[in-house]
Amino acid sequence: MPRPSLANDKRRELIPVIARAFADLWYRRTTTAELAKRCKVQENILYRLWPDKKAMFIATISYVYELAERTWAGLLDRDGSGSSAERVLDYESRHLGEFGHSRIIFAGLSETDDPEVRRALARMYQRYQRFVVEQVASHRDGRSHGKEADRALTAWALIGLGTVASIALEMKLLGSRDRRRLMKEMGRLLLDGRVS
Amino acid sequence: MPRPSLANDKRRELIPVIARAFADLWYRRTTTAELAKRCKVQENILYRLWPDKKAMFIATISYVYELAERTWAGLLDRDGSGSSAERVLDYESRHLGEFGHSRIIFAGLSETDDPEVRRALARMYQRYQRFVVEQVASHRDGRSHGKEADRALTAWALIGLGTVASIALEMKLLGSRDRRRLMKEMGRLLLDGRVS
DNA sequence: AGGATCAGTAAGTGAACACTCACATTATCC
DNA sequence: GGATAATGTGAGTGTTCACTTACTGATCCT
Repeated sequence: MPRPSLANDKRRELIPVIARAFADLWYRRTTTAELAKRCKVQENILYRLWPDKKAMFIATISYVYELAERTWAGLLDRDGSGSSAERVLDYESRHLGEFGHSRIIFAGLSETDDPEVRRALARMYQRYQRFVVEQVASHRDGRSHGKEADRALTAWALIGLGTVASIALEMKLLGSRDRRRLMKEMGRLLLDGRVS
Repeated sequence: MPRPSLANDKRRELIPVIARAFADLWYRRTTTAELAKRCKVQENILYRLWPDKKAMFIATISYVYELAERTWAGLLDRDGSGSSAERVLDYESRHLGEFGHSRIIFAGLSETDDPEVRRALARMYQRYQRFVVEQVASHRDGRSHGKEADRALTAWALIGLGTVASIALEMKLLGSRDRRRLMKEMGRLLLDGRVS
């Protein structure tokens, strides 16, 4: 019998390093040589763990999303002031882009011609939107409302808010103070959304 | 004396073709060979008009934004129902992404390491935001309001709305009906934004 | 007409980079 | 201990692609 494969452990060990590289260098400038260097292994070892660069990237997409979801779950468990939606919003307004989450997504967006990348991104967005819908629902629950804005649409709008905040951050168009106000004030407006 | 250069005319003539290519193929897959083919010229002619591929891309960023602004200006001149902001919003809800505007911007986003590309994109976003601020202001003008939401933030949120709608379109996550509702309903909510 | 530069053609060139091959070494289980 | 397959090393390789060079022909000005 041969020695048992540790490939899964190795993948788990390397993916954060790979994610960091994609976040730092986007897709094009993240060469496989650079990945190998950062992982402190030879290139062909990466190719034993994933079939190609694209697969490494797709693995990264799942990784960063799950990382974010775990973080949010942590916030929801803990007690705190405001609805859980408000807590997530507040958290995001302060930590937005800390890990490079959005950089990876933007990098992915310009690879959407590739059907696999597109599928991976679409799946991620779907989960993301569903998560936000739940937050919107639980936030509005119990509050009296006339006619509330559609929850699915509200969720998309909130995601858009985070997206534009990331872009403005990336472009240095908003200082951290304004970025935070953007998330909080506009987020509140959308969360409480009442249609006339 | 030599013959006068027609380079400027040529640039103006080719840039829409180049923009189309970047919108179709993003940045990476838009090879200079492909650009030459679509423009029906040899590669080195492109290099006589622009110093490098990056410059061609930067030129398309300005081009697509100015195209959009001209379109909106046309809407504002014409009479129609609703405030001018509502008309722009309505127009965008129906024509979003028609030209590939957002694809070019997303392509640019993943080239933001390059200082020139970043500057070009940042300039574009600034003009865009200022334009939207004006629309918000003129929309709210004359309407009675308690405390209105900050106009600059509202403008950013509206831009985010358009962005997420483009992404959802790109990913085929929203049908055209929902996309339109997203823009109209959430757009209205933000435009009318009242903070408590 | 003639000089000067612009416009166009065709064939490269050099570098970057995703991906691979051949081979040595190590660990695991019988 | 030895069979087996994992892990590691290092040097390719073939292709793609941004960008260039060398040249011919067209057009404008004095």
